[in-house]
Amino acid sequence: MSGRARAVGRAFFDRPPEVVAEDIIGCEISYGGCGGIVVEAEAYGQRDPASHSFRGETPRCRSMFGPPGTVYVYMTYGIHWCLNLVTEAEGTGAAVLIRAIEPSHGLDAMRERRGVADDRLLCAGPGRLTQALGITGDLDGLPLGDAGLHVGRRRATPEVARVPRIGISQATDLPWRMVARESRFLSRPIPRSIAA
DNA sequence: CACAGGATATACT
DNA sequence: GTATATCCTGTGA
Repeated sequence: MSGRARAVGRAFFDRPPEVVAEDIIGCEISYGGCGGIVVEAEAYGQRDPASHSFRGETPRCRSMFGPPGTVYVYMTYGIHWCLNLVTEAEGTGAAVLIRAIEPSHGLDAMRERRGVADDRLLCAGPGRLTQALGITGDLDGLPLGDAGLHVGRRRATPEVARVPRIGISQATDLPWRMVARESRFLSRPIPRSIAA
């Protein structure tokens, strides 16, 4: 790599989740010497039935209501950690779920934690990505920087497709899953009906 | 390729 | 008790 990109500005997260989700595609995210380029992210809003924040604050989603740039890490299906970054404004309950990154550095450590042969499966999914980076609920509620997370500015503008989100049954019509069109590191391919 | 099932925390009925 | 912002493994077409 040609060095770490300068971090995104403080105002980067002070925007609606669907805007941040689109703009974070192509940014490099790093943690503990490992990381990669974000190729897939989903937006979750307060008035969004699919969002944990929809029915208000609970112990699990408390950090979703923190200031933009707060880390929200929750456990799903009792097994996997999922990494989110709070957006928009404090108290709004909006966040972006990081669903997949294209590994760019720290490959050996990530391979060791994941134990898979194919590098394309290292970080292709929200649970896989946190396992690869070694991210757990310890980071929940911390400001991005205090958590040791780094989000670098884009070095190039990727072509982004907006498609329906994955694994939800509410608000399935909202195209709030953002994916890098040309990426081979997505958790799931772009739906054929949208590939156009 | 398409399922089915298991692991099992958290929230809701 | 049931569903979920998931992943892995096994079975069968």
